[in-house]
Order: sequence, then structure tokens, then C-alpha cells
Amino acid sequence: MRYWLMKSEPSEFSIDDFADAPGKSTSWFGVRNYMARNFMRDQMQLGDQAFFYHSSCAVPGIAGIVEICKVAHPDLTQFDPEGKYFDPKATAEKPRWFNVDVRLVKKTRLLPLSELRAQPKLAGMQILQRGNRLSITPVDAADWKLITGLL
DNA sequence: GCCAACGTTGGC
DNA sequence: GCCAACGTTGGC
Repeated sequence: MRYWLMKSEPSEFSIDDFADAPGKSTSWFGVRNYMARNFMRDQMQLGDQAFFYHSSCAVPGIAGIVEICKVAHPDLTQFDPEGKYFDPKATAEKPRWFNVDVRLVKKTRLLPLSELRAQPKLAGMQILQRGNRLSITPVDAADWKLITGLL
């Protein structure tokens, strides 16, 4: 059982969109970064939990807790020539991109990035590192516990 | 396989 | 809108 942090831009898909989704679940499609893909494809297991993080918005921060409800499978958006996630180099036989499905466990208060930064014990978190851009990052158990205590 | 140019991310 | 960081692309 591992812990993760998954970023989403609320203008694309917010915590409230998540709560309104059928079954409160969604495919985490559209990831086009190899490291993030590998986390999903190779390491995420059923029942793993993740912080749902709002990025690129007025108040970035953690907005909820989600869990992996379906292990990695080919990201269908890579095959759609009309879509913005189309990848001409991907084929059904050799898909390049994968995604897991996630289910909303609960919406939490919005825990702002500034508040995470204010916690000295969280200084090592990947999301807080300078230049961090990865949309999916592992969270270690101690950090997970500390943060859930703040929610 | 190197590396410069380019594009994207994302906080501020 | 700015800009630092960094992943990707493509010529060589």
C-alpha cells in the first residue's frame, strides 16, 4: 500500500467535478510524462491512496483524498486523432500511455500549498521541491500521516 | 549519444 | 504575465 499525490487543474477537473462524477470515479487520462506514467503503470496498486491536488489556480493545495480503484490500462485518449491527447506514435498493439482509475474517498478542506510549506517536517516532500513539475509523485507514509492530521 | 533550442509547467 | 526549471526534440 503506497501513497501518492496527483495534480489536477481545477479548471479542467476540480474536486467538485470529481464529487459529481458517476460513481465518484474517473480515469486519470492525459498524462504524457514518462515518469508519471511509470508510477501509474508499474507501481500503483488497487487501494493505494492519493492526495488530490489543485494546481495552476488561485490557491493551489490539497483538496481531497482519492484511491486507486482500477490498475493501469491503456489511455484511450492517445488513439483519438481529434483529441488533444492524441499520440500518432501509439498503436493499439503498442500503446504508449497508460492510466489508472481513481475514486473519490472524501473531499477535504482546501489545505493550501503555503500551509504545506510552513511545516518543517514536510520540507523533503517532492511537491515542495524547487522546480517540481511532476503531476504524480509518491508521498511517504510519515508525510501522509502528518498531512491527513492537518486536513 | 551529445546538446542547444524549444515548449510546458506552475507558483507567484 | 513573468520566469525558473526541466522534459523533449532533432540535427549532427
